[in-house]
Parts: sequence; C-alpha cells; structure tokens
Amino acid sequence: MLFTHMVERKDQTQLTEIMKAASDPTRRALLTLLAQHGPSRVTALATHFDMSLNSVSKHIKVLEKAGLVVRRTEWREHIIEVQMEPLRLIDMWFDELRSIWAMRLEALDQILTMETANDDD
Amino acid sequence: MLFTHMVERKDQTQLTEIMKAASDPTRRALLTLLAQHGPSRVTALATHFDMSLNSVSKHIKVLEKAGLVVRRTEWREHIIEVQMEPLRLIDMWFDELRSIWAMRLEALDQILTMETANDDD
DNA sequence: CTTTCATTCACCCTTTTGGTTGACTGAATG
DNA sequence: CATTCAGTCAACCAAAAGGGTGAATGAAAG
Repeated sequence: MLFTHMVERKDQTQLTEIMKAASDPTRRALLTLLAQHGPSRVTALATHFDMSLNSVSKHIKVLEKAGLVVRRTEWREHIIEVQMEPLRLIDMWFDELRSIWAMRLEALDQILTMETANDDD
Repeated sequence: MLFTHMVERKDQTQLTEIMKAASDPTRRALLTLLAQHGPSRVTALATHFDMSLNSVSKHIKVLEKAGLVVRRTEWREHIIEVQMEPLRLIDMWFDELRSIWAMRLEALDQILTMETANDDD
C-alpha cells in the first residue's frame, strides 16, 4: 500500500497489451462467450460474429498474446480458454491510481487543518 | 447480480472509449500525474513528456472525451482534473465477466455432482 | 500597438489496427 | 487417391492512431 509503484515500470508494457486487447468490443464479446460457454473451438466462436473466420482468428491471437486466453491444440481443433488472471493487473493499476489520488487529498486535508489551527493563534 | 447484462449494450461504446483511452501509456502517465499533483495546466503536464505540447494536448482531449478528465478553462489557462468515476464502468465489466465465468463453473459442478449421484444408483 | 503566453486548430506523415481474400497444411473420410 | 475440414499464414487495403509543424486566437503586459 505504501509503495508508489506497485505496478512496476516493466509491467507497463504488459498492462498496455492487456488493456489494448480488452478495449476492442469484438474481443470483449469473445471473452464473454468463453466465460459463458467455457473452452471453445475457433470456428464455434466465429459463428457468433458477422465477420470472417480469419478475422476472429486474428482477434483470438491478440487475446492470446495478452494472456487473456490460452490455446490447447487438439489436432486440427484449437480449444480456446479464457484466463481471468491478467485482468488483475488492470485492477491493480486502478487501485494504485485511486490510492495515489486519495493520498493527495489526505495530504491536502492535513494542510488545510494546519492552516485553520494557525488562524486560531 | 442475477442480470446477465449489468453492463448494457449502450454502455459498450462508452466502455470501449474509456478502455481505449486508458490503454495508452502516455495517457495513463497523465492520469497518474494528475492523481499525484492534482488539477494541472496543460503546459505543466507536458513538461513531463518527451513530446510536443500539441501531442500532449491531443492526449488530454482523448481522456476528456472518455470522461477520465474534466477541463476548467480559466481564460488562457486550461485546468485539467482527473475523474475516477468512469473507471467504475471497467470494474463493473470485469466483475460481470468474472461472475459469468463463476456461474458456469458452479453449474458445471452441479452437473458433475448429479452424475456422481447417478453412479451411485 | 507590439509582444508574449497558453492552447487549440488544421494539415501532414507514418505505423498500427481491423478487416478481407486466397493459398497452404495435414489428418480423416468417402 | 481426391475431398473435406479446422485453422493459420501471407498479402493487401482502408481507416484510425499517434506523432510532428505551423498557423490562429485572444487576453494581458510591456
């Protein structure tokens, strides 16, 4: 809690990759589908979208590189499974931002209180 | 908790905008600066980056459109202030995803238990 | 009244992104 | 052995993103 850099500089690249991956609506829909239906084949996922299998395949690769899904290749079939862990990194970044913000407000409050005390002299 | 669509379809566009805005490292750095130092002028923010004032200005506009900062224009000076609320929408989406995922696992568990019961017959 | 200052606006350029189509692979099936 | 099927790879394209520069604006200060 006291560290101002809980989310390390080296994590920033990864964080960017995860957030970029999750910021696309199609990819978020993919994650939702996977959460709902469990591990699924690429083709099965693709049926839900009004776009070519190829495009869906590319979206999956983006999610995979970000660690948001893993792939288990069972011969010609590729089984895709959602991974929740990477989202923690985003959560952590938010928490850090909010805590920095809260700390500043507390410090500000402290100063104001001191000034008020001064006024009493 | 029971609604499968706590984050409404109409929110998806907004969610995308917020996540896209927050997925850029420069913009995240801006948010951190604002959380640390409080409301700041555009020029003051720009000094922290190795890029033109114009580019920083553009990044700020992206954050502003996403609602992650607000601008108070005091004549030639524009005071930028961070807004934490929009992050809640991302939190909510994550929560929803995780709950969908958990629900599927629970249901799966239920089925497995029933099958085990069947085996006992 | 010219200069300065803080910032945006309007273009321009390059890279990335999201999508397409067409060919390739390699097991399984007729 | 030809075909189908699941999926990727490669090339291509349009649009968006991220960066830069050079005006323009408009109050304040000399």
